[in-house]
Amino acid sequence: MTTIKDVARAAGVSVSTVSHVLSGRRPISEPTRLRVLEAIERLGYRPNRLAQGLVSKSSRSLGLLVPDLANPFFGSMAEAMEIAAHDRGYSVILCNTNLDPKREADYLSMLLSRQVDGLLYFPGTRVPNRALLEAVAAGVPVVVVDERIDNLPGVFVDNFDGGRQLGRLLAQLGHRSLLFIGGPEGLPTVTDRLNGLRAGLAEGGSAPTNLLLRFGEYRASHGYETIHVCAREGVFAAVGDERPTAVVAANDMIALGALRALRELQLQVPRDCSLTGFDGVEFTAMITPSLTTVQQPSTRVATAAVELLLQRIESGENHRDRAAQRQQAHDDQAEVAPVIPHVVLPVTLVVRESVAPPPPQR
Amino acid sequence: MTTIKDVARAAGVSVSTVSHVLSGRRPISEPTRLRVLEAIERLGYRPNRLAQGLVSKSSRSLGLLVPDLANPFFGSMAEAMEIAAHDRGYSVILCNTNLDPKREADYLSMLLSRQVDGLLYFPGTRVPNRALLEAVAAGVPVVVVDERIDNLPGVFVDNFDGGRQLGRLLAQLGHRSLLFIGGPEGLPTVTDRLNGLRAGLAEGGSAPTNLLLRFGEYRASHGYETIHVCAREGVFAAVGDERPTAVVAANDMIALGALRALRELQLQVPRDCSLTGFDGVEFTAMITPSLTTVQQPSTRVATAAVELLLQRIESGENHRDRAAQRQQAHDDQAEVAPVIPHVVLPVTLVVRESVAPPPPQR
DNA sequence: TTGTAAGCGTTATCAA
DNA sequence: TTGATAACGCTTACAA
Repeated sequence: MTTIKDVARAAGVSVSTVSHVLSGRRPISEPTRLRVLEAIERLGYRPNRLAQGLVSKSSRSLGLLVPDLANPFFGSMAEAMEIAAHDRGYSVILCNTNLDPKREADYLSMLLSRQVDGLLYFPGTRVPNRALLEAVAAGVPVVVVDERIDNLPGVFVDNFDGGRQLGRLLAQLGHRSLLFIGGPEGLPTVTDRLNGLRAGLAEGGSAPTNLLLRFGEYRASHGYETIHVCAREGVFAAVGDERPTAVVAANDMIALGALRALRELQLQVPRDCSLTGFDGVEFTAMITPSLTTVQQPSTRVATAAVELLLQRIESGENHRDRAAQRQQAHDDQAEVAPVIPHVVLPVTLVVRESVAPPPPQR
Repeated sequence: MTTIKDVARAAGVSVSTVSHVLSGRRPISEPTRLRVLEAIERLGYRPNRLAQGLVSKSSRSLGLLVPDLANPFFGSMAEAMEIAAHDRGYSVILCNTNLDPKREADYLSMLLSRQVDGLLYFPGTRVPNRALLEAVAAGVPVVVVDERIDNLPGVFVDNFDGGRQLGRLLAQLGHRSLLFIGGPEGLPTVTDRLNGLRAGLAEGGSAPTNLLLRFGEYRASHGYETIHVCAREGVFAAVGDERPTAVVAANDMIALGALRALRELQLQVPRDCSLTGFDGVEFTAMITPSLTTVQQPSTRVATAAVELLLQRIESGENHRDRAAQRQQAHDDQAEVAPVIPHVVLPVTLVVRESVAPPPPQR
């Protein structure tokens, strides 16, 4: 490996000169500059970022904790975040938490060891992970993405509004009996979407006579199995207001699984039963019937998250003497309640083939 | 940040003792060990991996270059690789190449700067990237995944066989006129699948009278647009052997887009036209009609790739004095042609609803 | 405009 | 069984 020393020797200058040519932090005479540049080029020199990080106390890297990359929603998000980070000169260390708090803790510790400058965190589980809170306490800037965690900065969409728009649409179509297939019970996204749904149904003029709730994982298999379980329980055999005429899935993957199961039950969507998703991933436009869903501006969410994180990193908001700073602010009587920024982005209802008025009652 | 020095001071020992307690590289008396451990615990000490990397000359990290994380095929692969790497103590730096050789070069240079121990590389473009070859020449171990590149170690599936199985199936069903919607022209996966298809068709008893070829990106939009373009060109209006009765898409995403377009053209799959994909991602089982496809053992591919890479890394196969070693081997008369390992994994044909015999000729 | 040298947090070599 | 101390490759005072 060729080091800065080799370059210095080859160019007949000192290492600090080489360093300064590279960083531009002090003026260098043109001839020297050229000689150094030539040597760098000739030797194929590349600064060692471990060494740079050691002295600068910044690795210029971010930890990305994501629950499930096989879900294209997370895939697109991860992609957009990595690109945004790269544009700003940061690298991304990928961590697949798989909804497992132990794995999360493990990753967090590794990321701190690696001196990441910040954390992009997709919570998969309900409670903010203990290890995450420790990391925050240790002064590592964190931005929570997708879910809302009250005491941490975050970027997410207006899930309530998305639910509400779905609710209004379904109510206006005349649906009074619904099955809501949620993600993990208690997750803010799930709760907000559900509460929005309720509000929207009311606004749309129909207090639902029947709103069945199921919770589980944010996965196709959960949608699929829930429908079959419900069918076994006779939910779809009921008559009148008991029988759900619309299935509201808490995300697109669940909807995809539900769609399959409904079809296996010979229930045609939307003729016999309407179906909606949430997220607006690409395949929703492609499948048959195309899926009515709530579109998230994923790229904007992703870039906003990276922006927010870098802003916090570069403002030194993070610094280990943060506690000290806060103390000082206190002494100055200048203490303000620390503002926890929550960036909430708007969603768009996308009405497609999968919804229709309920079938005439039997 | 608490450093090894702080721990040493707190425990009343030298830094080298602390280091050795942690590494276990030399015997430590039980009392000292406990005192050190206690200090570590109490101070919340975490070794700085940048510093460790600087001296050990290994960052224990891998670069992962992937073209398109929004494609769940790559998402699952990335996930499985990251998990395998993590299990072995390596971190993964995520790089989204987006099929752009410039981006690739950029990432490669960054990864070398970061002293990654190896590279997991999904080629998106035809020619092995110049920058990649330079990295290889610089002595960084690389494993190419998914595509086959002759002079580089790789892990991929038997694409020819997958194509062949599809060909046999379609031939046996009686299809003689096909439309093949490929990925990028010239990519090994595309070529191999196509050649396999041809072989399979022949074996299945029908030399195709008509095999239309289209190439483009490995994306849903490409499948979608190709079908519409073909329709505008009258391809589906032709009669007799001219009209394709089956569409073979080079991957599942293309098939998904094609399915949508066929439906918009009022061509029902499989009644009017059969359709097949490749990869076997999750959604292929869920959509309507469910997609006949070739299933890749993605997790196995991913873990095999990581295994192979780590094996090469840890065998020192990579070492910068590789050239020197090779020279030495030469002197010893022991030179063997360097074996470039290619791990080829089997695929499975999954026959689902999207294929049927061709419609009776009009 | 340039060079010298201290120091970043580790590991590893040598002594004791 | 332990401790000094010299690297590792870089940045950055401080000097010249």
